[in-house]
Amino acid sequence: MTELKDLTAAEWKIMRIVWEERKAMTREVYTIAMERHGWSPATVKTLLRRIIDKGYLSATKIGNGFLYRPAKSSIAVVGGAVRSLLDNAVDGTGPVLAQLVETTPLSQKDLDLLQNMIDQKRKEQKP
Amino acid sequence: MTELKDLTAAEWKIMRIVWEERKAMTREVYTIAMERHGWSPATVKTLLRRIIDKGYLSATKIGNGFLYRPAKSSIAVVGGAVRSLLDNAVDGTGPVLAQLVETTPLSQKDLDLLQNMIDQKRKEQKP
DNA sequence: TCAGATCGTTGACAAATGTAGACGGAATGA
DNA sequence: TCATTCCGTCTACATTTGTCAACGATCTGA
Repeated sequence: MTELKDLTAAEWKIMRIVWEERKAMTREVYTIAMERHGWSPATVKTLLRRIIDKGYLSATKIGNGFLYRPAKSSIAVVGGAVRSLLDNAVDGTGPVLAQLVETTPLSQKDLDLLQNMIDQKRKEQKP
Repeated sequence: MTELKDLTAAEWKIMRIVWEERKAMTREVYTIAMERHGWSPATVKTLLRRIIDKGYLSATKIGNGFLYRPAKSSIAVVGGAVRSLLDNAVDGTGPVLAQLVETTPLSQKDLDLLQNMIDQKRKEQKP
């Protein structure tokens, strides 16, 4: 588990695009980033390079340019980032998690998923 | 809801100290920050000032210096920060939340709390 | 084969962040 | 009352981040 440098705000926005697209050439990324954030192609290219350096994207040469893919799933990366934020929750992680569940719109399926996790943790804890 | 600028990594560390202490004079903060991060008093003073400017701390003059207090609870601030991170979770917030619950050590009480939230949300959703 | 469109790389620069010294004023113990 | 200590403010400066233009290499349609 190589030590990953944190993503910056702008880099997150780019990552989100690549996660959504699952894989994308520079052009695709900057077209979307243009609409979504008004960034110039040059800006996007710089961000892509920096993200590559940080190891969150991998690139494969295809013809002229590169095809980018996420090097890690969004769940893993977001989860990790959230986890380190949670360390700042002085009153404990539980309350924050609860508050999050409370204020997040969740589908039936999501609720079931959560329910399962909780049941499971109870079992681990009991005996 | 005034638009709060985000805290930076170093600022989070200071906030954490004040949240833990509930209220603290500059001296207390930088003593702890010294042990914990090796920061000089000057550094801490700068950070405190910047955090005040951002509105996450309030200060009351006491004798020579200031008494700092959190302007917002850690739950609220951490919760808010987590929420905006979650927007990057392309596969939906539910899975990330579930993965968090799964991998976080939670007390019996925490689990009950979570359970309540879930039950409540189910009720809201059903009818 | 050649002109135009694209690409990646390099260089740049302002703003934000991390880190801290120095200084003048206030508190305090002798 | 005076020296010491501590405080807040000001200033500084290196690094990181946000933004982008320009340039030479490369692809592609005619």
